[in-house]
Amino acid sequence: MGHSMQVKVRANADAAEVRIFANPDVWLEASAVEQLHTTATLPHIRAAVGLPDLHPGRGYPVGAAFFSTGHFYPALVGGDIGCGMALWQTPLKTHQYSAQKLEKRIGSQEGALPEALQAGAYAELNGLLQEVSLPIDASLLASSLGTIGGGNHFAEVLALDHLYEAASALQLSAKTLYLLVHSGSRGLGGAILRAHVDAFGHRGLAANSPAAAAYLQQHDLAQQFAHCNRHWIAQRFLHSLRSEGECLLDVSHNHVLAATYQGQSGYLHRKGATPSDQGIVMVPGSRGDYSYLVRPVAERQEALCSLAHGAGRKWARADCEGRLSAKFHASDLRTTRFASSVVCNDKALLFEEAPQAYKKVDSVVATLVDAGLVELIARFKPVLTYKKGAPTCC
DNA sequence: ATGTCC
Repeated sequence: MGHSMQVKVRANADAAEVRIFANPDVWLEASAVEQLHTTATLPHIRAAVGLPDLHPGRGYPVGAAFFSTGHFYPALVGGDIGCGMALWQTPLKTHQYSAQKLEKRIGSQEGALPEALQAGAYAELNGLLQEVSLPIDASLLASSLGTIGGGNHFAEVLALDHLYEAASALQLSAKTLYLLVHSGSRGLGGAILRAHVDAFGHRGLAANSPAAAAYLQQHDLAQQFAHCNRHWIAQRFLHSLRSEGECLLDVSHNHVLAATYQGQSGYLHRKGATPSDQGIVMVPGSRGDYSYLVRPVAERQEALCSLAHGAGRKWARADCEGRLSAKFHASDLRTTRFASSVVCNDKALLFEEAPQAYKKVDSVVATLVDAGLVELIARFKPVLTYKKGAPTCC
């Protein structure tokens, strides 16, 4: 693994610290670095960290964490409040399931949950919805519960490929399949952000204002809904495989929360940044790359207690089809170098999410290891990546 | 990211 380079690029005029973690092998877009610095100059921001998956976003970079005092920025969290990764262990024997068999069993996982799961799912949703007023119709929440969504969201069946020394404390089976779910709060987080931006724009909210309290209440509900969504996505996949599973982790990478940094109390924003203080986490590569289960080493404040949330995009979505269509037909993108299957009925998404559009996960994970942020537990390879099935209606 | 913006 390459030599680590931790770049402390510069301090801004108002003394916000800016740090980027990236070794020389990591693809790093100049525009992403610029976004990180620009965001760091916002009033009240005290520290900004770019993780090795740093890439440009809509105004604010993704793969970054920001600490502020006195005020916080809902716009910095973005629309997919609570988006995160959940990893499940299944009892299914890897050698008994080809990608083709999995694809046949899983079929389409769009639309309403299977009837067998609905009562439990809707009871949980109703429990969440008490007493918080939301800028969205509750019926939409019910219909989106248990759905993956688009963009970079997925559900993936993985096989354990390698165990590292740090695995010894965990009871990981090398012979069974795992299920990784990456999804968020669907329409809810977006509606919360939209309502907030309509009222307040992109400026920060004073920490003790009524508007801040109202936003945080909705934000916390979106976090719970996103968690609940990943749970029921996992349940519906396991149900289709006539199986069950044990949740090993469920960690959000888009949120803002009260925190302290260098003895100051304030707010920690994570925008595509995985917490390093919530136990073991998964750093997924693209659908054509490995994913790593890692243990955060210790509380590392200079990284704002954050890690890369994945490989990170290398190419903008709009560029992918143009770059790849001369060389690859859409059907070529339905299998990977691991001979894993890709279920995706959306042609544009098939190109946008191609492995070539992502950074090499080894460069990202090597940076985290070399910077002393994590130790490796296990490496997984994809067997089937589910992006989007056939439409359920029309 | 998005019951996706016209």
